[in-house]
Amino acid sequence: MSSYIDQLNDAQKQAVLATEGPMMVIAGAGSGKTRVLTYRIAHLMEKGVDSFQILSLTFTNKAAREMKERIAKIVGESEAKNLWMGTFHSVFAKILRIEGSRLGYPSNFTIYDSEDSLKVISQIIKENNLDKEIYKPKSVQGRISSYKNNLITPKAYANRADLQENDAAAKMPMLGNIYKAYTEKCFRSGAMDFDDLLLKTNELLHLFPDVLAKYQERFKYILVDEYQDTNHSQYLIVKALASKYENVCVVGDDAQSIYAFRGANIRNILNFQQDYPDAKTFKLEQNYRSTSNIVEAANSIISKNKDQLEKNVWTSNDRGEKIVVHKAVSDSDEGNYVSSNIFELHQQNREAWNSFCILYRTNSQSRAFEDALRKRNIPYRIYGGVSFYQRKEIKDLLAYFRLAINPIDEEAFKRVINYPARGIGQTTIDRLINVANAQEKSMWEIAENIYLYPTGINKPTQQRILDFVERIKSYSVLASKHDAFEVAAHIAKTSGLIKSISEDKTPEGVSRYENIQELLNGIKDFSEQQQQIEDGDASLSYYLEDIALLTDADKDNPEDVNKVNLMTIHLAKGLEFPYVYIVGMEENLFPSMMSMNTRSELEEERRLFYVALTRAEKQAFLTYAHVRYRWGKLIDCEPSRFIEEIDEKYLDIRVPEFGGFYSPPDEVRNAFEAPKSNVVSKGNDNFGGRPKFEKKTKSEPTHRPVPPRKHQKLRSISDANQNLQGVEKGAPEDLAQGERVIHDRFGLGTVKEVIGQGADRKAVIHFDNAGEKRLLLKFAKLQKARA
DNA sequence: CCTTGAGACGTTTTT
DNA sequence: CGTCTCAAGG
Repeated sequence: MSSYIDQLNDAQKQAVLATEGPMMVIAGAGSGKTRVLTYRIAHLMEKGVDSFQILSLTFTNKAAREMKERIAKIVGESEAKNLWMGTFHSVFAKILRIEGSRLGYPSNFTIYDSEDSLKVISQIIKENNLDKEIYKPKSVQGRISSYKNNLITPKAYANRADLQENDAAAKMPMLGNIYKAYTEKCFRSGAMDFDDLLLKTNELLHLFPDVLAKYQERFKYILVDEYQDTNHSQYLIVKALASKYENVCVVGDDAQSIYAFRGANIRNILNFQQDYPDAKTFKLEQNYRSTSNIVEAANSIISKNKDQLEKNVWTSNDRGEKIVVHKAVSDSDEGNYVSSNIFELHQQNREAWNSFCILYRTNSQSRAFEDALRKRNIPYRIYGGVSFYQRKEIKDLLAYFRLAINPIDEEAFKRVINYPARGIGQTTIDRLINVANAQEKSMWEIAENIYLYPTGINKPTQQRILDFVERIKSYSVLASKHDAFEVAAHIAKTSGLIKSISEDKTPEGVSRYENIQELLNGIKDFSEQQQQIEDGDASLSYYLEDIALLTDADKDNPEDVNKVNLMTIHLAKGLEFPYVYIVGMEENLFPSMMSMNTRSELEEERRLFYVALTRAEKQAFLTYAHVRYRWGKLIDCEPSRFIEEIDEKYLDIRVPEFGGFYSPPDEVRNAFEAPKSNVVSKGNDNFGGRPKFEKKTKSEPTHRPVPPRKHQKLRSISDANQNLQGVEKGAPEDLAQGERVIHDRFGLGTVKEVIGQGADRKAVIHFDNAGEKRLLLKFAKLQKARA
């Protein structure tokens, strides 16, 4: 038996060695789950199972890639490369490209992201003259998505009186019609949304027994990671594929189920035991990751949940430091506390920057931390947020690529038919849409044969449409012959997109231009990499497939190795860091205001907190703010109930007399005191009173004298300081080089240069925090600052 | 037909 | 606060 097996504890060993038949591994946080999966696959292959016959479904593509690398180290590169590993979405997208023609889809179908699908839904609502205040596109999208994830097609919906009543009760009796129209529109565009990738896979396996048989034979061994976060649609796919050989191993932890909001179903774990009554179950309960203080604190939290499987996570690790609880004055003070804390640990203990992770509930919280880290020159990396691929200019260029690959892709078509402007306006586009709807064809087909249809579009415009069609066709030809980079560069240049962006000299325009360059560089890397790989695919169409299903955790940039990590708790799943800061520990933020209506929602928030805390190896910090900016307003905050739920013996509560280690000067603190009318109190009385540790605070006067409010809004302490320096009002006509000015958004800066005359006068200003900007003086509300 | 400005609106979490 | 959408002018 191979030596790596000896590194495992008993439970792990059993889970690795029991290769045949159905089994479930309940793996507590930090219990070596990845190691078990890796060794299990390696062990299968050593036992002689062909790597072609192993399918391993992971939560992110990155997890798949890393696991593959680890397996390659054991069994060798050439063997490992045949493993099928990836997310549900990427694996079944691949299969649908091969088999999708059975369902009437082209093999080059487009994958619509949420933005695309939302646009389709909005358009349908508009076309049917429905009130978008009632039929809110986002909520329609949510309902459709949940139907799809439960395999309820428009046809099935028509037979479900209960669902129809439900939607009617939500004042959306037309939902079924919208759903049907949406499905048809996507189909006519040769497009699948994220949910379709699973739904259509189910249809494929259900309708075509030969296809099912083929993949049952192909995947004799199936492994599913993060099983607690699979939805019904995914559950059925696994069930169908595994039903012949029943060599299916699922790994999960009910305590870490945090995706119920998108259809994940803990019941899948219970169903598993019903579907395979003789399934073996293993529990991995020893935690190797965290200090015993953290493990026990985490246990004390999760024990508050009613819905859970019995499990006893323990560790033999040292007790370690207590969990630090810190109260900050404000959101920006919270940022300062965390960043200076990181800085100190970095200096004193020589901790690498990437030992730290800041976890928050919502993406919008990241800003205060970015500002504070930047101020101290601490390198950081931020995950998620507005993804690079969702920026407008990037999506515009990608739309050209998509059209070249799949010209009936309607969202791409509408996006670029008049961008850059080529004289095809909204009226013309509306006419095309109307005819396309009436003929039940794609807009592309109408455009291609514009003379054949009574569109009412005038001759010159018709010609412009045909020119556009020709342009796309020439791109298609190119795409079939050359690699992604060559095609992409050609399209960027000849479509006029680069020209149009480079004409915009505003800072935003410059950054758009840089983004396009970055995208092209990325495509270049992709092409070169693919050409180096044996049987790699450097085509544009494969590039699109590659990026469509990237998750935020997948992006790996070699420059990002030693940086402080910032991400939402959801993105942190599966990761670990020596020091973890869980910030924004406030009622209505964490737990989220939206998740406190039912017990199950609240329990999911609690599991989320459990996930956050168990990311920490050495020490965890919990911070919350006394007041925080939300929607541009100051809001009073209450500490999160989750802090109270941890037994005090695990905590090191540092709630100073006047909020904060780094007690800011009085004038700053006063500046944060808004007049009463501006303070929206979100106090809650759900769980009776303030957390007990608050009592340690010396009675703070609730009503301090409030200075007249400055009309300038204060975003951070540095803004507050600027404000105190005084502002001289006056027209900036006489701006001179070297002068100090204040901008609403960019803050304090120095004038470098003044260009032009009259209304077009611009100034080049170097802002202390925002860098160099070119501003049109008539727009930028600049004010002179006393130096 | 395209640019510009005011107003409404919104924040969970993501494949 | 920021972004996006819709209406009026060029």
